[in-house]
Amino acid sequence: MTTKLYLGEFEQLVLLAILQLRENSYAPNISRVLEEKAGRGVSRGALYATLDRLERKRFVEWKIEAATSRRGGNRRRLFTVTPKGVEAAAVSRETLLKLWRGLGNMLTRPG
Amino acid sequence: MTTKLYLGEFEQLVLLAILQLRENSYAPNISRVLEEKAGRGVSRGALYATLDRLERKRFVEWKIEAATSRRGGNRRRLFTVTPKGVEAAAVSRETLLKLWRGLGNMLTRPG
DNA sequence: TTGAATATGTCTGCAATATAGACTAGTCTG
DNA sequence: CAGACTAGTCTATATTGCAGACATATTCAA
Repeated sequence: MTTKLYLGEFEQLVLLAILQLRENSYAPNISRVLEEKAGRGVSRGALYATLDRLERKRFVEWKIEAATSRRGGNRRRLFTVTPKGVEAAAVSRETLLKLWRGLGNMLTRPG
Repeated sequence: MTTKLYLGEFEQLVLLAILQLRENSYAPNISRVLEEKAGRGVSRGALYATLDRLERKRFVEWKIEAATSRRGGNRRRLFTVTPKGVEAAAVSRETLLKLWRGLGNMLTRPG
């Protein structure tokens, strides 16, 4: 299995959300970004399953955060995108840009 | 089932390829566009399955082309994207543009 | 007029991805 | 300690992605 390079639809959004969050990339924050920037509610299960898949493909990795004194909860899993993950996101972006080119304002909506 | 509006990864590429092709949107041409612009080889089966799914979701529709005198083959199925399909592609595009914003040149590759 | 060559579309089954929801488990505050 | 709060795990199912064998239609050359 030579790990195909391209990302599923949701995988891509999750990867980009992690890049956006930089230092603060743990699941609940990723969920918030998805909600706010992609208007997309997502369950815990869905998100963690996707994160685990991204990890298996070596597109992301994570470490447990150092102990802090916040309200509660398990130790957070802090995610970062690997170079391979960045590459995949870049490839996807280029493909889409290429396919959008020449469509004029067909895809521009009011608002 | 309120037909969720967003597109799977491959569905999106297929939809955009159809938009690119305008009048000439039948499966083998779609396949060629995918090959050339997305660097993505795809089998007949995979493509038709996706086209059928897009149709069930009312993102595309098709009609049989008028008889012509070309080499051989069945009558072609000519696809067009419905307004709903265009909307879905536009929403997806805006979401991605929003998530790419703020990532600087992180996703720009040499070449 | 038949059969190669060519072009297109169909069917079926399996693999990968997307998704929800119940469950587990830490860590504060009172 | 109990309750509130936050984070992560597990399991099961639906949807999407994918290949390859198969069927069908048309033209051309013999």
